[in-house]
Amino acid sequence: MNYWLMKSEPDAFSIDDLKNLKTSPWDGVRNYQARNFMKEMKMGDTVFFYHSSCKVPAIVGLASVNKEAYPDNTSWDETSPYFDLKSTPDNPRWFMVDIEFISKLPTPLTLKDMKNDPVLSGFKLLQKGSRLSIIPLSDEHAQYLIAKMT
DNA sequence: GCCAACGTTGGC
DNA sequence: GCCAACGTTGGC
Repeated sequence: MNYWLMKSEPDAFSIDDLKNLKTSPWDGVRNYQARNFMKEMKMGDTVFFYHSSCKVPAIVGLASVNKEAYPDNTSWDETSPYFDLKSTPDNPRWFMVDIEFISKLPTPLTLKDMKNDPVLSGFKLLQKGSRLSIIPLSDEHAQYLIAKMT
């Protein structure tokens, strides 16, 4: 079982949106590193849902992977903002997973707090200039964060 | 809104 | 295959 952090801008898709939908495809990833991480995801992996580009960047909830990587059909939809000419149903370039809502944190774990926590040193999210939208967590970091949530 | 960091593109 | 130019991300 692996642990992942996935970033979303709350204006586009928030933890409340996921809560309402119960489960949702994670489409629109157009970065090779992030795509490759999604291909590594397994059923039941835990996802830390992170709000980025907002007032208080923070981990705001938990989700789990409930469908493993499959082609992202928005990539060949000409009307989609995620359209990519080089991706086709026969030769898909981009993939997505489905995730399922687990919980919304009563108190988000803010980026600021995490940056000040020595236990989390080495966590890629906290490195300066880290822009990757999907980031793996070590077991140690993941379990530490989960413990902090309760 | 600024800008540093990073990824991608394309000319050579 | 190098690298400059450009676009995007995301914290501040």
